[in-house]
Amino acid sequence: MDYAPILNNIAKYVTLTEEEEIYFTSFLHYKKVKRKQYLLEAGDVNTKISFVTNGCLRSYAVDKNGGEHVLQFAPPGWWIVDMRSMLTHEPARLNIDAIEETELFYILKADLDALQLKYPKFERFGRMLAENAMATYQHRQIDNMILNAIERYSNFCTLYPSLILSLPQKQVASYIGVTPEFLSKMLNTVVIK
Amino acid sequence: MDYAPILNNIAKYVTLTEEEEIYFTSFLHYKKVKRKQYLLEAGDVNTKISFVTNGCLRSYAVDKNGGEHVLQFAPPGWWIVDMRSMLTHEPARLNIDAIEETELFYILKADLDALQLKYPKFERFGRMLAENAMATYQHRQIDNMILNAIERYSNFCTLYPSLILSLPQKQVASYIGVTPEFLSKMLNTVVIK
DNA sequence: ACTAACCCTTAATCTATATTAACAATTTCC
DNA sequence: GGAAATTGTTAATATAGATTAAGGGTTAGT
Repeated sequence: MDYAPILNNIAKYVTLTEEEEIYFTSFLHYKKVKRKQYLLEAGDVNTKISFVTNGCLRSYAVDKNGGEHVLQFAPPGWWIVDMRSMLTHEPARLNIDAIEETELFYILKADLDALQLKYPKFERFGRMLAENAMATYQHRQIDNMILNAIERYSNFCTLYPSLILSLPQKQVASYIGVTPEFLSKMLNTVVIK
Repeated sequence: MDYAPILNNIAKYVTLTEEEEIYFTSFLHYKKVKRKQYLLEAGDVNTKISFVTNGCLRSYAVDKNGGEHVLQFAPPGWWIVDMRSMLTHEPARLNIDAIEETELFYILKADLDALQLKYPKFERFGRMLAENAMATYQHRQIDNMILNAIERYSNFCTLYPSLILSLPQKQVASYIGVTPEFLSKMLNTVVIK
């Protein structure tokens, strides 16, 4: 099994000893999910955190009319989780599924807890990962408060340059918070044809 | 100086030894800010994280027309920071000011770094604090994606029960993302008069 | 290679919320 | 205690983006 992608991700934050690497990888589960297959369904408890090595996942919530609203895409190198559900064991509000065939590693919350108690370096890693995620969500919220749809689209292109080409436009629309019809209109009006 | 409020907050997550408590409190700075006085101005680098013991702070961003949009209120027991600015030393996008006369403790990021290297228990505390904040922002984002203005107002009342009474309505409107005029209309239409 | 499912576009109509303006009520602070 | 600033209300008008509907194009799985 090739653990390099996930170990490289961790190496951005902390430097593991060989012992720590071995212990950590012993907790990793490898999984392959097919297009449209669920990794988490709203209502279930989120018991693991996943790291994508290939393909792409998405997390989304469903409104009372059944409309899907994408919270996050996870292309290779991204982590994905319903954090509140994992922390409190409440039912998840998020669904996580695969946009295309996807490979990932996951680690169970219970194993992660053990890992962090044994090696404080994983507390440090977890702190940094959560701090970065918090900073990202803070600024996403600011963007949503002060930017219009065109500006949010432009932000999206900067954040996920690889996805803009491969993703159906309706998924992008869902992420930036407009209907597919409105995004289509925007893209065919703003640019000089 | 009465450190009880901030020590009680930390005790929710980790149990400090007397040595750790003394070391930690030696890094704390006490500050009193008057109504409308800034703790952080957008454009400056956020170098500290603050914990409110009395009064109330708010963080907000300003749009291109000069409109203010509240990201967070911090009544007693809450932490407040522009996390990205603190992590990367980029200029802050958030302003933080006092809604009323407010007392707080702050700790400099540089001191916090030293503290966490010396005592892993503060890594653990920092991880849990950041994970909770991330969970909160994830669910705030979900709320904003799937709820309408009335439902967001109702959420606000649950989240900040003490503030609904003391805060000017226009601040509430700014937090939930509507104009003061619209909130006024909502409140005088929805309820049977 | 075929078929069903999915995706994109256009256009007409609709709606939640914004904007502007004017005035009354309340709060702050000198 | 009173002037100045801030806050809340109402109503008319405006707008960003939603909804609905329909046709044509593209993709995926058999």
